[in-house]
Amino acid sequence: MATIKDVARLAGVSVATVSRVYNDSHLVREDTRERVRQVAQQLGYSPHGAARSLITSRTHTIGVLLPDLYGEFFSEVIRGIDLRSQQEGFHVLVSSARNDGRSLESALRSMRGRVDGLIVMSPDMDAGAGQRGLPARFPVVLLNSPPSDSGYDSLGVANFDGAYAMIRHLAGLGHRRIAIIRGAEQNFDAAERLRGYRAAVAELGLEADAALELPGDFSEAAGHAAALRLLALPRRPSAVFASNDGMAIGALSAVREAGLRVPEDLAVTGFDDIPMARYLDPALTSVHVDITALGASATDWLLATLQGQEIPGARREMLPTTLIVRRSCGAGAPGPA
Amino acid sequence: MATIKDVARLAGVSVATVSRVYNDSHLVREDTRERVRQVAQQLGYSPHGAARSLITSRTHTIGVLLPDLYGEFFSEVIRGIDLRSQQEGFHVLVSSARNDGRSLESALRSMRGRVDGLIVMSPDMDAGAGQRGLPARFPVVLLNSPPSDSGYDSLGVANFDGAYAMIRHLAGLGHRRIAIIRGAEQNFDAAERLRGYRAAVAELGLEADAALELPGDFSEAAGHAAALRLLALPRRPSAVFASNDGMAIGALSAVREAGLRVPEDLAVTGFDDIPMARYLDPALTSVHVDITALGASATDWLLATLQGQEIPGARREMLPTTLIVRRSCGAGAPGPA
DNA sequence: TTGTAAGCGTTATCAG
DNA sequence: CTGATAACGCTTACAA
Repeated sequence: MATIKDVARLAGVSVATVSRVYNDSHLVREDTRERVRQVAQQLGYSPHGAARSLITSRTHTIGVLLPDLYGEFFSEVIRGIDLRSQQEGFHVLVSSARNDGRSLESALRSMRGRVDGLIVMSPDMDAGAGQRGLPARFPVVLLNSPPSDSGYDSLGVANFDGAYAMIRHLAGLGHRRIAIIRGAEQNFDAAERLRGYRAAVAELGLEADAALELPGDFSEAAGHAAALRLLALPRRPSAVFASNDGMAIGALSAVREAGLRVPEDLAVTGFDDIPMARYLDPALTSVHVDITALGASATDWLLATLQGQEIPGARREMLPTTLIVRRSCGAGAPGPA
Repeated sequence: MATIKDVARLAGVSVATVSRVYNDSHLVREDTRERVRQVAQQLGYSPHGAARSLITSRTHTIGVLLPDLYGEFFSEVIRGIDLRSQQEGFHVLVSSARNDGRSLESALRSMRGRVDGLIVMSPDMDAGAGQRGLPARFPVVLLNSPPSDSGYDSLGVANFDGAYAMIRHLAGLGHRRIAIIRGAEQNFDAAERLRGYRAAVAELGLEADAALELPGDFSEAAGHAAALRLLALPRRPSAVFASNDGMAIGALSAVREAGLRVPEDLAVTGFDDIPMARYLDPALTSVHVDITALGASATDWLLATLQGQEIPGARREMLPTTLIVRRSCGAGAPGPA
């Protein structure tokens, strides 16, 4: 692989000049620049990233730490991050890591000298421990994380509001007995959605009943199992709010198997509004979340910090959601919206 | 940030010794090693990746180039890559890039000195151009790519076989007039699935009719539109094979809207077997593909090449698929399998 | 077993 | 405008 020296020699200039050409300094005569470019092209030269970042102490790379590289949510977030990073000429180094202190710390150590900043997604309630592994005053943006005193910027989804809006909508349709299928126990998003559900139930005077809060883990299988339990209840609810669309899909299939109809016998709604939600039978009422935008915003924040435009001030922001009404709640238009 | 010098000074040894500790050379006395580790810990030191790779000329990072960071397929592939990489102590640098020569080349240039090898997913039929941008004798594994004379290892899915098996299965159920919803025009996987369909139709003596080959692009919307066109045909087919599950889902919803039943009026099948396929109504018959394994295998190949265990010899391998029979084709068990 | 010192490929700081 | 040359943080002969 050709180095800057090879180019310099062949172009009859010093390495400094070649370097200047690549950092488009104005201090290079046009014909010199042209000659260098030509030689570089011919040699297939391009600057060595590691060498560059060694001296500049900037890698032009952002690290992304995720709890697990699984599912549509993750993929959309990464997409948003990649899109924005690429626009700004940054690379993306991804890594999954359980969120306990140790593995987070080791992931971080191995990233030292490789990234300029970090986007850390730590949806676990007890992730505070993990965050302590982070080096002090290292640029970090937290994603979907519980509030902490870490002093880091934090970005998430307005889970509480979204869930609240959904329950209010169902109440508006006349439902008084509404169940929820919860997300993973330790998951912060899930906890917020549950909180939104409970707040709505309390404030709107709906039936509060512990039997209506079923455990789940965001998987289709969990939604299926939970719905079966609901249908077996002595006093069956008239509606169920699944904490994500995957579980809602599982619930839909369970209701069908039981020979009952959605929404007539049981209204079913979800959260996330994944692309196929509108193609389900019946089309799924859900809370829309713009996940790509979440990733893009996190990237914006991080890059702004890196470029010194922003003082990282433990900002905390929740991306708003939108209620998407379709047939599964009993109020939507018939065809795919 | 502490450097190797700081550690050396505080531990009263030379930088060489510290270095040796971190490369677990046997040439360090146990108590010296211990002292160094302690000081390093105390200083929060960890080796600077860029500096290290500058001298060793190994980055312990693999680059992943994808056409677009979109959808479940991508996320599963990355997952497989990340899992295996992490086991071997490698990092993953991802980047999306259109597959034309220029953007692939620029993505590559900017990765020079940052990655030891590359996994390139270039499903476009005319991606040959792009591959030319790759530096000679750079370790590369191609994913889901059309055959080429690039000399690179290439890994993909047995699309032809999967599609063939599906059509044969439908024929076995008595269908003689079977339609296909095609994937994106330029997509190699889509082309192979189409080829499998055509081969089966020809060899099994099914009705061959250009009107039964509908265009699509892997989206739910495309499947929906294609199914509507099929239903409007003067001579309607009795079954339709969608080139992926997303389009199958769109097709299911279109059939329902038309007031018809699956599989009685039209059998519908897909390809990929995404997790929720079994929860659809009716549960979707599909061709199962282990995408995570695909990513993991690609990583294995690449790492083997990097570690000099394998001579990259333009191997070409197609991961086998499995036919998953459920209700939507008219032959499966009633409940979720 | 440890230390010294020469790079790795860049950029930055000076002189010219 | 251009060229020497000293870093950047680390690994690795070669010496001791």
